[in-house]
Amino acid sequence: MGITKTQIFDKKQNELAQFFKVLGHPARIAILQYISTQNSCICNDIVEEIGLAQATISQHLKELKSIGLLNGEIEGKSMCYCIDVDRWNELQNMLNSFFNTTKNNCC
Amino acid sequence: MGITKTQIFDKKQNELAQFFKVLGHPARIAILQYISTQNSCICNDIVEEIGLAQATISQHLKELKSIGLLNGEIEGKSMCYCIDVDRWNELQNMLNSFFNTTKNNCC
DNA sequence: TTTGTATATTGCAATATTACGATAATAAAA
DNA sequence: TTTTATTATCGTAATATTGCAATATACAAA
Repeated sequence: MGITKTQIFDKKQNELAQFFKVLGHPARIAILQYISTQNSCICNDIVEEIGLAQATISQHLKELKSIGLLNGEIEGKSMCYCIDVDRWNELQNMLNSFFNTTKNNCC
Repeated sequence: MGITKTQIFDKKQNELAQFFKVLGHPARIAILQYISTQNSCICNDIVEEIGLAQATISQHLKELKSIGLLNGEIEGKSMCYCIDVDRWNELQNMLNSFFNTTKNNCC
């Protein structure tokens, strides 16, 4: 039906999946990589770098913000987007924890 | 337009995003976790454990296979699905490499 | 061969996602 | 104040995803 049955999974599973899902788009990967190479992080620079419409980039930024990976600060008439390093490390740990506790094989 | 503009991103970015995307569904997280706790990995057991229709589980298994995370072997009249540990580690490394090279902050 | 069991595939309906133009909102500059 | 620049939001179209019933396939057992 196009709707994910989140209710049959536990909170951790849904959270982890949501996190993976947000990272599951090349534009969002590219945005994060670009921000990490810049000193300024100005939104408009991102739009020009990535090559998608401004409205589209704005939506992708919103999704990255939704999992706490980006912070946006007003800087004059622009927005300065930065990676939240604490959250970044937290998510990396969550993810490694998933990989480390799940890798057991059976055959 | 609902269609991702993969052509404006490089191969690595698309690959990484695709990998994240496949993990971005709670059913697929749950399937991987369940398999890792079992000695048998029989497909039908997965269907009963997760609580989605057999056709739906079959599709999720197909996606997990598409990124090499699962191997399926015929075992009598059943299928035995197992995590491919080498691929599993490879993906964990790719992912950590992304996290480690992108975490730089600017503000 | 027929029956039963297990899994994959097909077809479809409902919903989600992606993308963008248009427009609104905000704030600096003229 | 008016203009300009920057970003967010709305509305909409196209496509993708999720989920399931029905069916197909494969194979073992009777």
